[in-house]
Amino acid sequence: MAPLNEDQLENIRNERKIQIMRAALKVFAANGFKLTKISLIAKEAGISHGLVYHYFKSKEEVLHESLEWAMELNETKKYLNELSEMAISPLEKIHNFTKFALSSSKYESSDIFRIIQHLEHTEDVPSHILEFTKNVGMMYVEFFIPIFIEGQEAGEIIQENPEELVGLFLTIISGVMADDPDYWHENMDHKISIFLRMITTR
Amino acid sequence: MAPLNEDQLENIRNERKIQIMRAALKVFAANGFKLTKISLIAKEAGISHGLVYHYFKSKEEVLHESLEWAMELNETKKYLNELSEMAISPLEKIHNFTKFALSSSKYESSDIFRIIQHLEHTEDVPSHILEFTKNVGMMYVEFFIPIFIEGQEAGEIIQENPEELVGLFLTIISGVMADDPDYWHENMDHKISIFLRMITTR
Amino acid sequence: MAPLNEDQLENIRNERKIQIMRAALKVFAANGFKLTKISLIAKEAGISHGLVYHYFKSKEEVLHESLEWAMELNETKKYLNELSEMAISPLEKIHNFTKFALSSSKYESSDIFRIIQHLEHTEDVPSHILEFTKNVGMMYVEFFIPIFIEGQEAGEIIQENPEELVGLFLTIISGVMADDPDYWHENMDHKISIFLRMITTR
Amino acid sequence: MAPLNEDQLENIRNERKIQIMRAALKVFAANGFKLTKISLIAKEAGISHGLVYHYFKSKEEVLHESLEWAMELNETKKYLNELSEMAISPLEKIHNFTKFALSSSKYESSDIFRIIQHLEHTEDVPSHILEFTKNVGMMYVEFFIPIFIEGQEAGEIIQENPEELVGLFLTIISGVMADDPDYWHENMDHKISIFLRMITTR
DNA sequence: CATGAATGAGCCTTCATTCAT
DNA sequence: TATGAATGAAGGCTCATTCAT
Repeated sequence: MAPLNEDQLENIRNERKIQIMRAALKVFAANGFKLTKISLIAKEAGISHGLVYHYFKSKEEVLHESLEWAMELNETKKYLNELSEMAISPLEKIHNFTKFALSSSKYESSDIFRIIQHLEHTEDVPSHILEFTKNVGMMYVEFFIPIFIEGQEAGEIIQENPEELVGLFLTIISGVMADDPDYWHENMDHKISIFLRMITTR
Repeated sequence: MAPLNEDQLENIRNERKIQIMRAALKVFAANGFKLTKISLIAKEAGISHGLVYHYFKSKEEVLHESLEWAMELNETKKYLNELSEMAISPLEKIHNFTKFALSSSKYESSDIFRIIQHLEHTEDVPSHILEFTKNVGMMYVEFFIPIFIEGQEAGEIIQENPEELVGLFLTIISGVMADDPDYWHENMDHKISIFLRMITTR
Repeated sequence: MAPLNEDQLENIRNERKIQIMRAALKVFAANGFKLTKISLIAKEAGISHGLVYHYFKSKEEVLHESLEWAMELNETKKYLNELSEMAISPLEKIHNFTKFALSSSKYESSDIFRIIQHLEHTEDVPSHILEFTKNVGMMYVEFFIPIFIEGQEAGEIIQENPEELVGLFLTIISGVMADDPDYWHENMDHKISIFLRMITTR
Repeated sequence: MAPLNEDQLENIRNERKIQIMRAALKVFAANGFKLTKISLIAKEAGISHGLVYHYFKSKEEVLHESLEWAMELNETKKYLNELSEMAISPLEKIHNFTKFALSSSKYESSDIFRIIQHLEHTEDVPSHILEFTKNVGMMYVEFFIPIFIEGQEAGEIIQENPEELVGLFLTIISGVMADDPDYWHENMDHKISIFLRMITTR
């Protein structure tokens, strides 16, 4: 019989890669890079460990490609774009984002967050991955600074150095996300409101 | 030379254990349980890795005993006691504590925090250690609830469910501690002030 | 289009096998058995690695059949036949052969040589392959003994036990072939002449 | 009880390293670098595979250090020195050397030869090892050129470019050593005499 | 008590081989 | 017949743990 045609193969390849990357993001997020066993990713993806190496040439590359895929595809980016165009106040945007960030695992987004957390506390991260993490961090900072400024102009946000404020905000968010995402699920809006009091005028 | 008497031997033994545990706390805090190599603890303690096994029967026991020792000895407990008797307002106490928590490694205290963070995100933690972590968490909660209530009575702290407030406060603190302790060093008081706005009245 | 008839199919099948075997000989010669990857043979043959297993049931069989094919087909045998009928002196025949042996890869012949070299230094070679190598060796010995005797009778070759002489000659040739075929390309005739002084009368 | 004193430890370490390197030379010589399993070296040395990594940080380093040790210690070097001072004719020196080279495994020397043979036919040899092999080859060339010239002046050796002659001689020797050292054991002197006819005058 | 030599389980990675299409 | 996806055995290397000295 004739072999599969190219489209079919391409499809399978992509399916599999995505399947693996999805699993990888989950497992990396839970365990960090070093403690993540390829065998676990494979199990999570429902395949043999050998197959992982059919699609990626090393554990490191699984990580890298998974991160890139997740960012590209990225729900977060899309979300940020949508968010910036919503007709709501800056503070509401911030609230909305916080909620998004803390409602883990709905999308891969929070996995990325957690993975980057891990990486930032890890030695010997390969430079191309390190760079990746920096870029992601930068993206958030750059996204929020104008919003914070706007919020300050609108009188919603306290008059402190906006960069410092954004830094503080994101530091705490990311610390908290890496920590216990479950904690937030209950009563989320209320908790977030309290949390955001730290930057609001009243 | 006369042989050492039993007390002296006991002392040496204890010195050594403490030496090891101190090192262990530091290294566990930095790397988590699994990624911590016995050899690193030994190096940090300035002894050979074999010796660790004279004092502890496994890596797990090193962790467990180190945690217990740290809590017993505990700077944190002492510190909390002192804190509760200081003649300062509840809010100032909270500020003071936050500062203490974030000024890492001055005491073993923050190591404990970070270790517990790690453990809480780890699977297969042996039950006796898990229990330990719960107790520590509880201790903080119980310590802070009265202070928060006092603060509410004094009008310094917002009128929300004190347990919820304490929970939120500690969750964030611990998330942030596990994240990037260095971030806070600069301009610490100012950052903490902003952070605490989330619970203060205006 | 009409389907291919059986002969044609058979032909295609044979073409493919030959294509693979030719590639296999080359790659085996370059790397030895164990270090030769099926994927490399496939790439060299311009086919997928899976296809190799349609024609051969294992790597070992690829080796075996390739060797047999090469011997059957055999350029070497043909060459030896031609050689024996050339109207040149025994010594010239030997010179000619040496040249043939050292001018690698023109024919598959030198590949066989090199492969057999490899095999002789390898443990756990399956007996049917081992036997094969012995036969090949034997063939050469039997071919050259009469020529050496003739050379002795003609006074061109020194009066030593011809079997010993042939053994020495072939041992060195094969050692040298396995070693560095490139070395000989430059100035080949001259080098060979010197080399052959070892058996010539003057 | 007190731990071993430094000398004792140093001794054990050295013993073991030598034990491993000796085994390594043997196994590398037999199989080449890639096909040599650390576990085989360990077995040959009568130790566990893990221990190898106590003394060397990688397979590559086992090879490198083993080669360096063998050259340093080196029987060959010593032998060459002695040889150059013997009161025998240049040709006799060459004969003597050939004999030495082919009486394998008496010393590690022939292992080195064989290993270097392997390496020269291998891709991706790390540069520091490659350099090593070059140096060794150079050593022989430089040692023999004056002897060949002397032999030519004494009328024992044919008047050909000495470098070419030495090159040919060493190429064949090394090819042959790598090939079948056993072949030569029987009747060695006689075989060597014939072989050397290739460079001798009549 | 103290050292570090020694062991072996376990993880990453490669590659022969099988199999669905 | 042809492809390449999929599997799993095996080998390099690390590290917790044991043990002789």
